[in-house]
Amino acid sequence: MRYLRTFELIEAVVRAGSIRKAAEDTNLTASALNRRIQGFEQEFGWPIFERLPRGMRLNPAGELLMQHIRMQRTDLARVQSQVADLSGERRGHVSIACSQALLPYFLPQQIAIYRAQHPGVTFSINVRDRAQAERDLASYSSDLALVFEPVHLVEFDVLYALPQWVHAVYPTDSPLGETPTLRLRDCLDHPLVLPTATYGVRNLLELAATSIGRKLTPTVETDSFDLIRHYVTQENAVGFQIPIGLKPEQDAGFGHRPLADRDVRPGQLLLGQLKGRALPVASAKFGQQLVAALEALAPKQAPE
Amino acid sequence: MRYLRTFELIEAVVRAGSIRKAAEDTNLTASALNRRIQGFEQEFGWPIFERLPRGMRLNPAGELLMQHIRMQRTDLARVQSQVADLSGERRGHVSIACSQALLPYFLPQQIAIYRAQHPGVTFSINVRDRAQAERDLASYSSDLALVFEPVHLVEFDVLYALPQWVHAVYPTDSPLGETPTLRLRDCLDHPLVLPTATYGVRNLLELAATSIGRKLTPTVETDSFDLIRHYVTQENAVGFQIPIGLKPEQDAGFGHRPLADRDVRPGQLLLGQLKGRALPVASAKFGQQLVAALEALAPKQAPE
DNA sequence: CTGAACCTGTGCAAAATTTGCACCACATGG
DNA sequence: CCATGTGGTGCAAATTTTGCACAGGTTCAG
Repeated sequence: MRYLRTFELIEAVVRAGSIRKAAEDTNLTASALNRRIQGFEQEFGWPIFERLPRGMRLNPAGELLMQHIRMQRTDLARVQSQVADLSGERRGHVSIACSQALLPYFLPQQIAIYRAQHPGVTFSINVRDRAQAERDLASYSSDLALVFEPVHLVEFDVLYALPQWVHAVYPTDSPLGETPTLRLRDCLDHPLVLPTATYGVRNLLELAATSIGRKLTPTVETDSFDLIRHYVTQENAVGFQIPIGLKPEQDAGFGHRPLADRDVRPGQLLLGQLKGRALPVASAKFGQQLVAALEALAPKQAPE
Repeated sequence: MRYLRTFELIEAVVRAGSIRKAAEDTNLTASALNRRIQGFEQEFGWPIFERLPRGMRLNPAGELLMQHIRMQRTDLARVQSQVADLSGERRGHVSIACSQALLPYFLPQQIAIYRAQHPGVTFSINVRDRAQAERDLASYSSDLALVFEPVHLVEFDVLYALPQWVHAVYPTDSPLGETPTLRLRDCLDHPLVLPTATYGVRNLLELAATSIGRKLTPTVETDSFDLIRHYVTQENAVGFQIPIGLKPEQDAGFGHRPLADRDVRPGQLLLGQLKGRALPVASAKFGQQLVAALEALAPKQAPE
């Protein structure tokens, strides 16, 4: 939109850190860009940048303004989305910040289902840890967040909460697959493949371990759930993961079962959005679909 | 702000109902204005006006856009207000939609107190009935609402609720001033001076009357609380009003006392804002002051 | 210390955009 | 049927934005 040009330019300067670099990015001269910034500051009433010898940086007033700009832009997108919906055509864009566990099966399937009905809708999926997903919502860079055990929960509007019991992943020939219920202490006898500390699964496991007086000494520590799944077949190891990232049937080479409820408390997979924000039509509808899908998943995943 | 010009023009067309009239208001040529509207619609992607033989009217898409425009503008005002506050100077504007009862004593006093500390802040006070006050908030034309017994309460964020017992207003020599407690049935023997049906006081009285099997037959019906107060001294009549609009001491010529609790239930004077909206600094601070003032009023006004 | 490499900021003329004027096509109402 | 209202358009003038050249400053390496 033409009338938002000034805002685009301001954002470009913020990103680039200097007028000259921003000028290149925006196909303008530094002088022209400079004067637009100055012009805006005069209209606005206060400077929004600090002029440093090395470039420009937002001052507190600028930070406030940036928040307004981001909000304003996404709200315009919402209006356009609703107008498009008004005239019958469902198009738009849905941006999701989510945990890794949603990538292999859940989200691809849900997106495919949605796009079958509304081919005009596009998606962007960003893998974010729990804290960063919330920042994404707050800065309006994502419409929806689907994360495991988020931390802050301020400014976060929970649309649905699905309990998730931590599953152990082990090779098919492991003795772990044979006990009637799977206890944490049995797992600790094997080499451990654990996610790093930023992940909710690790957090739940640490809590559980200390409560039975043990410590977790990982053989492999990684931020890739894929690696966890595949490593256990190499060595006779145990990995941990939430079931939404695993096929219900046992995969070739490895199996998985929930840990006993009394050992590790279940965590929550939360679907949410920024509190108080009106989502674009496409995002809102997709959110509703996700709620329905998670609801359908809920009863089946109670532990044995 | 220069970059908001297009929005101003759109609003002018909405108000004027035609491009030519709007062109006069905005000191532009009809042709120039016409092309700006057309240009915007093209950028926006959809027409926002219906072209009628008699002029222009917003279509549904335009209505959605107008809401965005109003929200956007007031949010920018909020940012500017916060920036001003950042640099130490408290200025800005507070707009209040309120019931009549707040006009004689409460609001003037509160505004004077606030302005003594912050002379840079200006006020606009609009008298609105209960339903209209809420619409004012929703359309961002008022920051705060202070109303008696509002009706809908959707989209309304209650900042403070002060119970208000309906008072009867009568001439100083009336026998009503002498009974130990003031009963509704005694009042009904006198000529009644009642507010019209849009007011909360009337509503409470109607409820109370029907519950004791009586009907209210007003001698004078008015939308002016001032008239109610002054008429009772002319004829030996009874008026009704909430205490926040009355001096604690008896005025010359008339007195007032609360009606018995069991006859007329107390109503609520609600201070509120639009749900989910971040107010400009001045409005937020003044709102806090009002909450404190209402809080201080609360215990003293319990009925005898 | 010195010069190169950055940075923001400014005067001035060229380029791009917006505006005003004159007009068209059309509907309405006496 | 004409006077008056409406939105829309071609084209030239007015205004705004931009690019160029350059000033004035800091930082950093040699």
